[in-house]
Amino acid sequence: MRSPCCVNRGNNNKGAWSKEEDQKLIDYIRAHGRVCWRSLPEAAGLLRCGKSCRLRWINYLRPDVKRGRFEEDEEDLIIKLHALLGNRWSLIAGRLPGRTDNEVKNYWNSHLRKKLASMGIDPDNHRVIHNGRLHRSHSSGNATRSSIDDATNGLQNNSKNGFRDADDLNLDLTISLPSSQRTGSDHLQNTASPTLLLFP
DNA sequence: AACTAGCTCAACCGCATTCCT
DNA sequence: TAGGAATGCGGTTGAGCTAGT
Repeated sequence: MRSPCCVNRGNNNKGAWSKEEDQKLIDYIRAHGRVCWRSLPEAAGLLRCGKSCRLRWINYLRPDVKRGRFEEDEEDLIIKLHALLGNRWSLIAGRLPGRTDNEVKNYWNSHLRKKLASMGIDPDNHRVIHNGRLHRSHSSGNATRSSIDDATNGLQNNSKNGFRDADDLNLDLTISLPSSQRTGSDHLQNTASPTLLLFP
């Protein structure tokens, strides 16, 4: 098997980041840009592994990261995108400017799962439960580009109405490109606007 | 005031994927 | 083309906070 990406040197810090560590990371990235995460800690004078630095930067230190509670329209969008994409948090976060995958994932697990459950919707598969019967509202994990755009556009339209039952989206859900047909530049998980096949 | 249970979210871990030689 | 290195992703953990008793 592969060796772990971060060799534990024995003196690596773990746990919460201090202000000094944050500042070192910010200063280094401002001065040098995002270079090699693996070599960054040593170059920046941090006793952290590269993965830890990357996570800290992406989730909390990036200048464009949006902090604070989720708006109602953001909640609505997350629910719709989760119904379309499943637990592909980075893809979902890519549709929410300034939000990170970790933040969306945490918010889903701590708030939205309960919210859906209280509405009689299974948060895992987005099926609506009526009189003990399950009704599929979305095909979790399968999505068209237009479906995702529909959900994203709803950000402007639905905030007044709150969450609507997913059934009324009337979406046509179909599988995306297989991974073997993807290239590095259009890799589904790395783009805010994923490339997906449309099946009319 | 002290204790406990539940909740939130920052951070870690292991695996998958992509990149590079 | 193969294999190792680097990066990214999603699941999980646990420390700290808050509400309830």
